[in-house]
Amino acid sequence: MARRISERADLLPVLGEIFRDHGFEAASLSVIGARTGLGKGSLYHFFPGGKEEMAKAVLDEIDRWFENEVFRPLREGGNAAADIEAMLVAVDGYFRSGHRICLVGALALADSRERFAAQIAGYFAAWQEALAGALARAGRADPDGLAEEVLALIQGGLVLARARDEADIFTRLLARLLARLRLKLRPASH
Amino acid sequence: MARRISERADLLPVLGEIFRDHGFEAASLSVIGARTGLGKGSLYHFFPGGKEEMAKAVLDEIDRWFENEVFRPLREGGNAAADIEAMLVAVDGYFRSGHRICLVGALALADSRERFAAQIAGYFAAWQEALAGALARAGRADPDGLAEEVLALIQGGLVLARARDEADIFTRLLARLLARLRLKLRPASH
DNA sequence: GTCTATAGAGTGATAGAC
DNA sequence: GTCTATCACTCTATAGAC
Repeated sequence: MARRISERADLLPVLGEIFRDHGFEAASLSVIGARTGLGKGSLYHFFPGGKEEMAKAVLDEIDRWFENEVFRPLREGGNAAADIEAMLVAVDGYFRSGHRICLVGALALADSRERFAAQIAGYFAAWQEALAGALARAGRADPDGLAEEVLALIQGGLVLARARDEADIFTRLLARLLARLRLKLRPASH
Repeated sequence: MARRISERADLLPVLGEIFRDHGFEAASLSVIGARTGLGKGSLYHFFPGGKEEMAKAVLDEIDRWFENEVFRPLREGGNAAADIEAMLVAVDGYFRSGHRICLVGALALADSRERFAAQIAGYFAAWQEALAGALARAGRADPDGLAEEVLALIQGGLVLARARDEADIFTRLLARLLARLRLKLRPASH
């Protein structure tokens, strides 16, 4: 049988996990073939540009997901405090409470960084801008600086959780962050 | 001439920069040979265990540097607030104000993580413990949680600075952190 | 016949070990 | 420098859907 109904879009989540597990360089075509169940012929059929095209497609899909689930709600939401809290919940879910790393952040530190520099920079820029807007609506001073801090905490939390093999670190950091943002947003509560 | 005054210890800083630039997997022996000026024979003379031994030696040297310059001063210092401030100054210098990434953090996110898991975890554990001790001496509540947050901010700041190719992000985050810690340490100043 | 999805032998280059 | 393994990738071939 030659046809086994594969679609390019269905491959992206699997490819994402492969790149998260191995990084770009170490994700060999044999590993990709084994985990997708596809031969080189199929892989090059869907991604004529090879590994680089695969990674770019994965980054695009990540960007699309965050745009829909995180960035746009932050921009268009009504209650800024609730929107920021919803963002933290979505982030906790996406990163599986610290068990999953951020592929974008990992690529930023890797050798292959320059190949994907535009997509990497764009992802964080969009996130920071959307979050800073919500923080501004919530009346926070220096929303850009605070948004930068929140993103750094999330990325650093993922690094620490993986480094110490202790996903709870990420959960604790998100909880602290939530408490800190809440406290300032509702100063009457204490 | 067979001898050209190379010592194993002199190679470690160069190897560190190579691994920071390329990561472990992508730092090929030919790259290492080119940048150290040594042939494969010499490299295997100094590091019979190959690349893995090189990286472990680099991690050991990093650990030694932080132990002397960061961890021990935090543990043995007198004025806790001054010690923490000195730590941030040392960290800013070590990471070249955001121009240099943290090799330990980068390895934690990479495919080769398991090979160096013990050294990676130990580095962050020692840092957090030393910092939490100083924060406790300074009278801070939840010193462990706060130390975790400081480490995450540093690591995340390095990720963001590299991702957006904007080292100033790291400098700004350190400045915010310093201000936040100072404010709480000397509540009488405002 | 044409188009799409598949499989995999075979390419040259390069890897790390020694 | 030698060695073997593996890399990303090319190419040919094939099976079914239209």
